[in-house]
Amino acid sequence: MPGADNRIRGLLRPGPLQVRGQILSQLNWEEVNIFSWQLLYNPLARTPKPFAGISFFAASACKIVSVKIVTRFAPSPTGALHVGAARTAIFNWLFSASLGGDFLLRIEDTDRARSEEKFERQIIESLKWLGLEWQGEIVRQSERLDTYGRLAERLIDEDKAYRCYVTTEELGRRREEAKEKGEVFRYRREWSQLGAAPGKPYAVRLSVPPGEKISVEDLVRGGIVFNSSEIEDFVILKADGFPTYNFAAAVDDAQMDISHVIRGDDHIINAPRQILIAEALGFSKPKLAHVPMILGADGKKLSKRHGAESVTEYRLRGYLPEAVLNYLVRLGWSFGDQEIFTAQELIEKFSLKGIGKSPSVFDPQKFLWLNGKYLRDLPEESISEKIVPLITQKGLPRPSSERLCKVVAQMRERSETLNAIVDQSLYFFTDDFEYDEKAAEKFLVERNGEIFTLLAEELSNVEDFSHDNIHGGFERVMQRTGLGLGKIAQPARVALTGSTKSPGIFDVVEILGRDTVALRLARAIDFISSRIA
RNA sequence: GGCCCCAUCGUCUAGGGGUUUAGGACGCAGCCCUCUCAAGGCUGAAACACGGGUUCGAAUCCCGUUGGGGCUACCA
Repeated sequence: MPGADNRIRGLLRPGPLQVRGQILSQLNWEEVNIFSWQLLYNPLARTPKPFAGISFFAASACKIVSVKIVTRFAPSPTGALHVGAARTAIFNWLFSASLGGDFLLRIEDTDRARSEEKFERQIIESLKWLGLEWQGEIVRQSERLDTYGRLAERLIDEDKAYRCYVTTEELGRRREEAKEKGEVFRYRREWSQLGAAPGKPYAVRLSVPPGEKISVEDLVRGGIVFNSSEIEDFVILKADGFPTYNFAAAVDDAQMDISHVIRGDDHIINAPRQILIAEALGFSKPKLAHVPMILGADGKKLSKRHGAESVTEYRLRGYLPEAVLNYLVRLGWSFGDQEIFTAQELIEKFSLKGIGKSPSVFDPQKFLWLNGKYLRDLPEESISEKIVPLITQKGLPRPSSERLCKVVAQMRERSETLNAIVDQSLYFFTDDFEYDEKAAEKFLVERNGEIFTLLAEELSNVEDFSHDNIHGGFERVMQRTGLGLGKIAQPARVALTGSTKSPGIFDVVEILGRDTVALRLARAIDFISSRIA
């Protein structure tokens, strides 16, 4: 979008800056200039104090000058959506959403050997689950082969590209040789006729003029300059007629009117190649922002090819989409000291300025904590809803929603994931549970048999089976035995839940209900006598 | 090897020449609460990679060193 800055500058003048009828600031000339510059989304420009809410300002100003922001997420369907890719999707989505632009989805399925439709479905499912909505139709590169072929032909006609007949085996050999000699092998045009023969399959390579400076204006890291001599005549169209990544990406970004590309650092090396392609074609070039990568605990790139974890996997483990979104966006991006953001807040507060330059290590512990935090904030009903399928999956009957809500109210404070809630509360949904071995050994002992008998008796006398009345029942057992609550509650806990860990004992008793409690106390008494015998 | 990127507590990060005895969060430790486990509250330990500059003054700017990472495909 050439000239956008001038258009903005033309429309922004010193004086009151009004947005939605509100005077937000009095601009002087210096501010107008800084502001105009910032509207080009250069996060390196410092935000002057009055412009704390830059993305809000920028969004408004974008509307004024109708600069269309278009971002895209362009995964290759060669695996599930892994967290690193998900994060770049989130950044792109937020960037366009914060500026009132469009966010598009493009499937880069040009690797015929590795692309699979099921992965595409899985990626789409994950994006929807995260709440990342895209605009318009999904673009599939495999459906645009004609376009790439035509454009490659055009470049050949214009002598900006040429056919290469050398086989990959031959190239591999040459690279080996060069390496052994400590040299760097770069394919150059003079080899283009090697092995040429009519009808023989060929790839198309771009002629890269050596000795030229290619500068990349990166919105996160600033200017990076490459020397074209370091770039070989790379392939743009493979022998099978499919485009290479760089060619397809450069062509599509231009034809889809992508204004900003936010992607992983590992693509920084591709930037000069895509610029070369766009220039050869006379196409527009999107603004680039390379975000640092996500590393594993070992400091190595977190990648799906290294078996990294996918969004799907986290969903299956009982993570909430809000938490995944929040955790991933905070990995490499920050807004002061704030840790928790709603999606709406992110849209308001996101800007490229907050993206750091150094790679981030994925921390499963903090992720888990954040998920727990979200779990505690969610209404009980909506957690219950999400949990029902997890319960029925275990072959248990669907519990009443009243009981489920009570269980959730108790368990969400002690669990970090949906799955953990279910796993730790099975005794609420089935009588078929084992006593924890150590717990039974310590608490299901002879002297406690009497306590259980008394407790059963007192609880059977409780009329309204509610928390406070149950408490009263326990009090009476305490009086009759002269024991403290701990001496009674803990054995009872084991009898009722099989474990030494549970919500408060009165809550457990209330939720289980009169009959179940009686049953389980009797079972514990039986267990004790069978043990003694 | 070549090219490129990066460098604040173990981890995510704030900070962008003086406001800093470097702030917050996870994790860790202790205390409080307490029928267990959690949750919650409070307290604590914990970092500017190193060396040179520039400057009255450097975590902050510059250079170098070291360390880490990425790319180096007819993968994306």
